[in-house]
Amino acid sequence: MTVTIREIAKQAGVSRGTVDRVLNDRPGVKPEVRDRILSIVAELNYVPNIAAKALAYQKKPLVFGIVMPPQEIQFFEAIRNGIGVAAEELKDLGVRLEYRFVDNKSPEEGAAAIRELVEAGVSGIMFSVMDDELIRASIDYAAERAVPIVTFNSDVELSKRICFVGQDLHKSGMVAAGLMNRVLQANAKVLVVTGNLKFHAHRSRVEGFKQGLAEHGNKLEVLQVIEGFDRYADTYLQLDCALNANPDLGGIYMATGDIGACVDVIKHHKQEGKLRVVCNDLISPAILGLRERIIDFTIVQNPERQGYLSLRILFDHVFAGKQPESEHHYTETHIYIPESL
Amino acid sequence: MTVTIREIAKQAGVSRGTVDRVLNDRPGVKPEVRDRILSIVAELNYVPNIAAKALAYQKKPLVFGIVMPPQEIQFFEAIRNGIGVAAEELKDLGVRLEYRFVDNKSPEEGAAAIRELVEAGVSGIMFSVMDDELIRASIDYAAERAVPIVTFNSDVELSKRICFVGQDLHKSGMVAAGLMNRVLQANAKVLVVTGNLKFHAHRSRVEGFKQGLAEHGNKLEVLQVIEGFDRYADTYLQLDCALNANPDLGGIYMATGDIGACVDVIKHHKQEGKLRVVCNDLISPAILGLRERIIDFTIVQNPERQGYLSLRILFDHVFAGKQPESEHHYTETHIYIPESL
DNA sequence: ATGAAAGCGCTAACAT
DNA sequence: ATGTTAGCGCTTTCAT
Repeated sequence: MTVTIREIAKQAGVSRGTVDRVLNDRPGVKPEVRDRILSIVAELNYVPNIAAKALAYQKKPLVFGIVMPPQEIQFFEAIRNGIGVAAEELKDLGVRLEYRFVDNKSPEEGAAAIRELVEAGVSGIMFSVMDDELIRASIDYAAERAVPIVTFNSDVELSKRICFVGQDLHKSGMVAAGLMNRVLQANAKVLVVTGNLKFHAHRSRVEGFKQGLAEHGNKLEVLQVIEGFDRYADTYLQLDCALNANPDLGGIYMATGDIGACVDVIKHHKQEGKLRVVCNDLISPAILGLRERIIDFTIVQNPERQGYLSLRILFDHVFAGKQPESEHHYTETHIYIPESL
Repeated sequence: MTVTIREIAKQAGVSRGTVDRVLNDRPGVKPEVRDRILSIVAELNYVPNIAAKALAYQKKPLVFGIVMPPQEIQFFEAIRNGIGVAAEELKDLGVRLEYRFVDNKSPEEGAAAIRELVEAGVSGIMFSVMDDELIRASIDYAAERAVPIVTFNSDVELSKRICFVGQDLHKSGMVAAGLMNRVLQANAKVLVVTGNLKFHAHRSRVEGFKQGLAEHGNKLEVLQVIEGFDRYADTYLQLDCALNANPDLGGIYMATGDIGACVDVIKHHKQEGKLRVVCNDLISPAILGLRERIIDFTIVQNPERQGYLSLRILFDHVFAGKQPESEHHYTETHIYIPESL
């Protein structure tokens, strides 16, 4: 049978109120009583009933804070949708959300947002802005006040967040290599475009790609790794130059950066369909490129799921005391071609 | 503010019991009172609180029946996992499951299982066995008794099920064609293997494949559509024969049927890695084939999600009165290569 | 430090 | 036909 607080109380010879205090780490219980109750809880394998808890919370709903870049950033749209799905499921369980949209270039804003939310008494925070010392300090500040934080999409490493939910960048590079290996002949030449190799996140995909090629016996040759700094002009100029220099180019892997620039260069060189192109994410230039048959594949790591899971993990942690299964939760890697859209 | 039954009762000048009767279509309410209450419900945009409902149901938990092929069938493992995830989420909301594993070749067993579950008083049924007249009659029988049925993985067309959750077979054929078009040269020759062209389900993938080729300007030639009848021997013999007859073959699309047979024929002909091979699902022979680099791609339509969504749709229907968004709910189509496993 | 009791929104058994 | 009331399991306030 399901074991309830009432049952625990009876066995321990105390009232339900006391059991509740113990279960929720509230003060005012003699240590020996607390221990006795805890041992009974463990023995009987007590698990709180979510519905009952939720109902009791209706008076004072739990609030979760969400700190992320502004609405305009298209990439985050899918993530927001996923958050919305989870929020819908959790609505009746007494959960409310509090959004803070902050500039993803300025750590100050993000750090301040976290502190504000903690002061405001939120029960947990989802965070995705950037990895920075200031942010790390804020996360630890929250952690000290027992406010759990889940980072999503981009991690803040070495911080006291309970979990990161996002993509496995190295793996997406490996998959890109796998695709290139299947669509290009042996000895074909490829270009890799990334943002800035100083950033760990940007390097990961490139490293994954190279490892993927190596595991296939390095049948393809990487001519050059272009740093486009996520800017259209830099990317365009360098790609243009590289295409001029290598008329026998086989393919381009757009690991990070401006996909529009890549598409435009290919059009300018009238190489539509002649080069194999692999990029990431389902953002509009990628979708257009796929439809125009300029891009062959785009690799996606389920951003909707990232949003959904982050909130769900936070909820399960706060409400059911569940620890995340692992510190890193990677969403599945999927390959899209125009037919699969 | 959240509007509750109490509020409705006050506005209608009746008791909460009466409102509850109306809301749950139970008899014993004067028509005019019922109408008055319903109009207030609509006006105030009343939505029942799931947590409260769930709590009240703890005494007599809702039971959902699940009718599917036996545990041994590997393909269904992922679906069962998905059902498990949903069940876990719904456990505290007062939901229990009642499984009936039946032979997927015999409609009698499936039809009987449905009737038994209805008699036993389940609140909804998930069904996946086969499309048959006997089954259809049982589904309609359940529907008449207000027991909603969701079919999953394989539909029972023209029946009174509230929704089908599964793959879009035509689309998976289209995607297969898209892949072949990307990995093969123009004018390459391909074979298609299916189970039995008499079955609508088996035909769909083949038709999708042909349409996909057509939309690319028919650059590839389909030499033959082999019917393997899902048997190893038939598939092996015909493929073996076709490979002998066509030394210049470019690729094989295993739309339906025994993947192991295909892999073995390729090994026998020492064509590992020389033919491009696309198949479906993440079952063990496909995974092995991918790892051995004999199969290039396998197309998957998220069976885990099929299980999860079927139960969730049923629950939302029964518990929150939600209608499925559409009669067919297709899960996403994904492409796997060994690197993405 | 602990117990008792009210209440979260809904259902269902029992009264009228 | 309709009203009343006792739970469902947990939290929280108010007594003690």
